[in-house]
Amino acid sequence: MTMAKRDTYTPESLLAVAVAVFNERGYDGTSMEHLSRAAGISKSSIYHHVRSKEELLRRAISRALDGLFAVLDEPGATAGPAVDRLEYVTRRTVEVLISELPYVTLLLRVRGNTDTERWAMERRREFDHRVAALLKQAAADGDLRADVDVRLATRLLFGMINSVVEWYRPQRGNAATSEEVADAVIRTAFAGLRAH
Amino acid sequence: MTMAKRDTYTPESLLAVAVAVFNERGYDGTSMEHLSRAAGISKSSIYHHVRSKEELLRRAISRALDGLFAVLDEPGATAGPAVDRLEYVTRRTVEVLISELPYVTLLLRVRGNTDTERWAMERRREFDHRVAALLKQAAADGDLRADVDVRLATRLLFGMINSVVEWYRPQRGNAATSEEVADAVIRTAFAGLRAH
DNA sequence: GTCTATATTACGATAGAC
DNA sequence: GTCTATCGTAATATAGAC
Repeated sequence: MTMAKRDTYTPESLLAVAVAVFNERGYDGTSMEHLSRAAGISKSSIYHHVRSKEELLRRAISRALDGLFAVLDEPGATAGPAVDRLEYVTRRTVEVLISELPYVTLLLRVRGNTDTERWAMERRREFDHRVAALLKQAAADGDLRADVDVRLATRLLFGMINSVVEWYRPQRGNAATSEEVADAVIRTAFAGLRAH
Repeated sequence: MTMAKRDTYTPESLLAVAVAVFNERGYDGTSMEHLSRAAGISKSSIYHHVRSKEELLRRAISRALDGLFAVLDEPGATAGPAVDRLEYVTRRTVEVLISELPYVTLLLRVRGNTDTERWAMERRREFDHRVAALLKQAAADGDLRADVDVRLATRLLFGMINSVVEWYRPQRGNAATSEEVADAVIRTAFAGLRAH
């Protein structure tokens, strides 16, 4: 144990509180008053730590994007047959979704109303395109079924992966671990729900 | 051709405009000023047609829920082996998602900030539970793979289905039809992406 | 059915004391 | 680092003329 009491906020710890409220009420549905109540300090005190409400959004989204893009540089994502790299990226993306859950949740919900949000959407599209390229190569290798369009398949794969932020909740008694969820996603997406 | 000129708004036609803006900017990110500009009439004129901003949300969500629940009463959803009924409901849900795209999109994005939104979330959960029961029965029949938890499988199936509202856009040149998308969802979800 | 004008409240952000 | 007080703006909604 350390002697640290942590009664005061750092930009980091305040961000965690803010992101939780953003995810519960939506970014636009959250006022600085809501944040101040959740953090237990006054509105103006928040401005001591961050410049604006939008800065909180930008920091959160940055963190989410850093986590996701890092996956694409891992060895498992850069070497081997495309279909194996695709499975690897799928697994690791699910794991990052879960380890950075609140931040990625926020990223996946931005609507593009501000510069920050449009920047987030653009970088997200970039990530999607990188994964789409893997699907395209895997299809060219004959490793993906031929009767589903590759672009459609990409959408559906991301639909399944990204849905994790809509329902995964940590620390519930019997909640699945990050690995179990990743396993289930990979089995379902690549082998299907139906019994052999 | 009819003689109807339709220069004035009905609650219906105004709703269509409003829902489009809600989906683009988010409900909380949309002001009555935004709506008035999109509709080409003044803010106060909107209040001639509807009582409040929230009434527009309620009407839209109602329409989405009606479409979804109707699927569960169709013959294909009420007779036969559970796995077949599940496939049928999956197909029809995708079709309703597409035929009522803007309304269902709005439904799937509510966060629970108002009574209307909480009611929407509750009814949506009800729909999910009805479909989850089909998965449970299909699993008991041995028609679904045994190595993925049924609750997890339900989440992933809905993740894939619901993601349609995030990317499907009608009338783009080579856009897939409703049936093609439903086919792809069923193939991917039940048989998997991987080549035989 | 639509408008202009306005009431009233809520919002993001700042000033300045302690 | 936190507070109270407040500024300026933008929000939902209403009043009442045409």
